[in-house]
Amino acid sequence: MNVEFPCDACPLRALPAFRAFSPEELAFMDRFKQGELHLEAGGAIFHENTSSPHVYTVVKGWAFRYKTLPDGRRQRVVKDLPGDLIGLQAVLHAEMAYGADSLTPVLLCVLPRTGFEELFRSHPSLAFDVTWLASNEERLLDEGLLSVGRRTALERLAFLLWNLHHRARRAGLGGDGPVPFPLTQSHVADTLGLSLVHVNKTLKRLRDSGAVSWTNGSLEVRDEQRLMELGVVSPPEEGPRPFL
Amino acid sequence: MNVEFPCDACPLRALPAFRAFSPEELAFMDRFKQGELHLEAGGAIFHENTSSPHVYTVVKGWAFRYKTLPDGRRQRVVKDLPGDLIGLQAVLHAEMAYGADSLTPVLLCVLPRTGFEELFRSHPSLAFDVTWLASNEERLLDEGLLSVGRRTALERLAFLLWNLHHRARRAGLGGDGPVPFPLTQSHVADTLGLSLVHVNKTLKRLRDSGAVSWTNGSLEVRDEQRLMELGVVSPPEEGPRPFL
DNA sequence: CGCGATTTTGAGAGCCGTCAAGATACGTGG
DNA sequence: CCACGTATCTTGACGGCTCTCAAAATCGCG
Repeated sequence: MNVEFPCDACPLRALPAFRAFSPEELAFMDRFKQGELHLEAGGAIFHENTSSPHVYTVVKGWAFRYKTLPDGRRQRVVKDLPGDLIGLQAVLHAEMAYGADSLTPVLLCVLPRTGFEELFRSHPSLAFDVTWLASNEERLLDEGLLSVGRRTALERLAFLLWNLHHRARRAGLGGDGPVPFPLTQSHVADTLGLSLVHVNKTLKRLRDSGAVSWTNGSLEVRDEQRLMELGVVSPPEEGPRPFL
Repeated sequence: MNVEFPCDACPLRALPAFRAFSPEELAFMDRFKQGELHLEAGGAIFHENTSSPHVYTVVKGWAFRYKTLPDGRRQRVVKDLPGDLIGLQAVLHAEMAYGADSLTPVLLCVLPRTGFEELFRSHPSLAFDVTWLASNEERLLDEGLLSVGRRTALERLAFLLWNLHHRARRAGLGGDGPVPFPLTQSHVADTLGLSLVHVNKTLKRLRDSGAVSWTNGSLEVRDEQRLMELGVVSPPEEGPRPFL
């Protein structure tokens, strides 16, 4: 296939956070993979309430899923980082109930939605991985609901920053130093169910606490203990995870 | 097996909302099924942050998943009705990040978590169903996040009542008349991210609008059009769905 | 240097939370 | 059948967190 990254050269393979494939699985995925999609920052990946012939694995960059109400109110739902699968709903339902767009330039691995039946038939272990990814996203959504429903603005913000920092690290970004953090405060507001103005004021309080510093699109955690307390974070499961 | 409902007598099979099994699938599920669990109303099904050897399909009754913060704030996450699968996370992760309890007396179909590997190996079509269920729950969570993040109290309440009414109908409850509705206002508050008092006051406004009547544990939709407008509901996908 | 996007800050309003108390419903025991 | 206790529902008063409106400051970039 004429792609920049055949699966055995996939940059995600190298990361310890992801489970290793058997040679046979790797060969299958190489056939399954249909192409690559490069997008600019701020581009649409899916529109809301449409169907898509493709499912994507994020290889590089940051993307965001969202839902909107008819009058334009927007709620961002899940942040997708390298290794995450976008658009699984397209395989199982006629339409996708969410949209997605890119925050940074992204590289997406293109998988045909029609190929999943064969994947399930011939590779149970990969089917299991698909289900793992779906279940993991459910877990993120549970946390998001808990945040928006019950945490205060300061807690929400602390939780979000900690969580994204943690996930970005696992996805191989940033080494030990600050992590690249391409969100605007408006994105954060859409994620937390807050207004832009209030995010800004809350962020000021959080900065004054000395737990984090977030400037110029990069995020540094100065006092992780304190940040976790402020965000009422419960430590997550570690260990390798799958991706497609 | 010594159970009240072998799979071919499962009361859910009779409902048009669920997809039919092949005889072979049915035979497999009959072997897979490990037993039945009857619980009183208000009983715990799972505790938060524990592991479970079982996964359950709700056959009769209503159950609720929830998450809590250390200081006791609680957010209810997904309502589980007949046909829904509870505890899939137990198959894929070491611990479940949510708890679940029953609202009414429930009958649960018990599936061993260790059996899912074989299910994926021998029955790709059922594995697909498992993934469908996971993806469907993600869809419910997306809607929940949109509600709690962006809808006003009145909109949230209208949306919730419409949604539960719709799902209860599909699960075969209530015929054309009022639907049994075993929630307390406190449950609703925990679901919507509101306080009990505010739910009560909002409910009064909603009742005054004439769209719904909710008394004595039963819910009647008087003006569906109006209720959908108030809740900013987008019509859902119809058609048969799977269950295990 | 100038323009748009983003961030910051202030003022005022309103939705919703907390506190408190009473009313109603329901199951239990006398 | 009535008394009583508990759970649930209802209502009012008050306060605060967060929203909206508005405008200025800063940043990124051509």
